[in-house]
Amino acid sequence: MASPSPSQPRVTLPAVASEIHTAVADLVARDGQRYTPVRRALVEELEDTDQPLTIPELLTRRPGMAQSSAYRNLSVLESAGVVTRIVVGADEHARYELSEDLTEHHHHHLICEQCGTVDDFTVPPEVEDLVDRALGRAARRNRFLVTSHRLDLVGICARCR
Amino acid sequence: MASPSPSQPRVTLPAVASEIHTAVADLVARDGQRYTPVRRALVEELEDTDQPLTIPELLTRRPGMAQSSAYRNLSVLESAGVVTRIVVGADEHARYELSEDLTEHHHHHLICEQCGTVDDFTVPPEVEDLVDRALGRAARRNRFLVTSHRLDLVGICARCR
DNA sequence: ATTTATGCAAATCGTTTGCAAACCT
DNA sequence: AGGTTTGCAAACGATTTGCATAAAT
Repeated sequence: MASPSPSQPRVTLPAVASEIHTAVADLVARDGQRYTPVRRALVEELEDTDQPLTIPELLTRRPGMAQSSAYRNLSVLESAGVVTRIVVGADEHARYELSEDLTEHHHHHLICEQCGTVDDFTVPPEVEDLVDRALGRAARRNRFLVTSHRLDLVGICARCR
Repeated sequence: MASPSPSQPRVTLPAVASEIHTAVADLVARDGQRYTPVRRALVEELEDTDQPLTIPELLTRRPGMAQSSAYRNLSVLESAGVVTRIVVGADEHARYELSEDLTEHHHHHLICEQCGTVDDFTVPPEVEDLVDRALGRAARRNRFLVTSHRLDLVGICARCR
């Protein structure tokens, strides 16, 4: 996922490797919480992958971690704005990824209905802008206060075809 | 049937009242299933509302219906392409609405994170086309076979503001 | 008569929570 | 010490399923 930056990382971006932990620590502190080892481990795992992960997947990668700790701390991280929870189906495991605020990478999801994995994709900024404006108008027309939007594709991924 | 209903329905809509049942019966039969009273009742309730409903909501409207029948038959109706299931959050009830093929009304959702209700909205056809093309390109680039897309807004609805 | 649908109650499964021990400051 | 986090096991809640009865073909 991470496109190799040609030279210097832009200083304005908060999201480069270990810098993420600083930003996360800040977000967590701002929420009156601590950045504990379990929370750090969760963030590290989410940082190391390019797809949103389920809790079972996270537990596989961190064999020592208790299931309840994963649930509890992902919930803390979510309300601190560190991670985003993605709900695909009612019966499947939810998935978590680092929030767009941290990664500075606005994207959407390719949801595979066969294997359940979720991949990221982006659309050109012009499309994104047009969609945003259209959604803004629709929201205004409905007196709806927008928190976020989701634009996902559901289908069969390359690996499952 | 032929006599005008007390409250005038809009004549321009392709899918009017009883016509839906014919179409549903067809879809259900095509799937090798029967159009039973419970299934008909579910379709009638979904026809009578403008928002996707949860199973508890449906059961309230049809006090005689068994919960398991609602779950089982909505699942049948879903795989016959009659209804669409909308999953909002992992812990909330899923919601059901008549499929767009039946209503001929392509739309998106305003999901209220406060009260959980879901309303429909539409965007102009030009936007819809542009989004479709952009999504098509993104899918092709990822060798992803698209089944459907979802473009929803999450936030606070007019009633909850 | 055979197949399919229904209703009830029990089972399933992702997720949450109570509680006691471990941790941090 | 005082408050928080952790791990375990039990609880929860939406959804599914086994089974016996009712309905449809």
